[in-house]
Amino acid sequence: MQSNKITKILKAIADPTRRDIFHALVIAASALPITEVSAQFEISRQGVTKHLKTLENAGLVEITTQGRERFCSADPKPLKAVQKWLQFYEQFWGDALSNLENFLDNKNIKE
Amino acid sequence: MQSNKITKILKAIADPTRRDIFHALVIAASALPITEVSAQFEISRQGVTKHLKTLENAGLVEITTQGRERFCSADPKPLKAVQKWLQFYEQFWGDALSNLENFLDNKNIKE
DNA sequence: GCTTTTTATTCTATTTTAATTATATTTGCA
DNA sequence: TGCAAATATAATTAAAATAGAATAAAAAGC
Repeated sequence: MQSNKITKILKAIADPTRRDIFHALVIAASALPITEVSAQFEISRQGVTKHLKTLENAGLVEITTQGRERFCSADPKPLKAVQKWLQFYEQFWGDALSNLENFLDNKNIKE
Repeated sequence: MQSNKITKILKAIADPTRRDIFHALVIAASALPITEVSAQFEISRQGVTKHLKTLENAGLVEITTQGRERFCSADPKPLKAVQKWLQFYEQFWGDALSNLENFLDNKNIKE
């Protein structure tokens, strides 16, 4: 996948199962081995592993090996990039016309 | 696509071309016919139309027919759902996490 | 009416994604 | 040593997404 960071992150969280896995890791008290993660889901352990790799590739999950186990923990920080992307469009929520004027004012391209 | 609202929205904005199309419509002064939208992109008009349908299905674009033309305009409001989804995780990239990082950093310095 | 413009529709090919099964590897432990 | 646990890897299947070509249809303008 040769896509940029924000695209990786958005694709990672666009899948409901991956959002569930991510959420389970965020609220977990500690890092969880893959078996323990996959035990919480209907799909196979291999399926969960692939989702974890996608999340890891987006920076949303960290996986560290300890003995024969691989411990997974969530890292929500990359979601800041999504929040930043949203910020631009936030000014257009609400009344369309006045917000467009705000945007044009900010850009100094209006009169 | 038989998925819930937030999944539709995230999938819609997970594609870079669709983000570009959406952005072009947001900053457009008025609604644009499909031909005018597709003129701004390398891909075919059919491709742009499909992306517009995906965006429309997510509620991010409104398309109204007027004569033989179909005018497209952006509606950023559904992005609120994404912001709301992010809000829960915001607390995990705040103080608690950086405190943990500080602790680990200090530990490394002492060793 | 005829032509051009705008768009939809149908069809096809390619790629990506999601998930499973089967097999192999590594590690911990009796 | 030998077995069970945890995981990886490979092969495969099925479905969905992406994109474009060809064709059809509707509306605008002459």
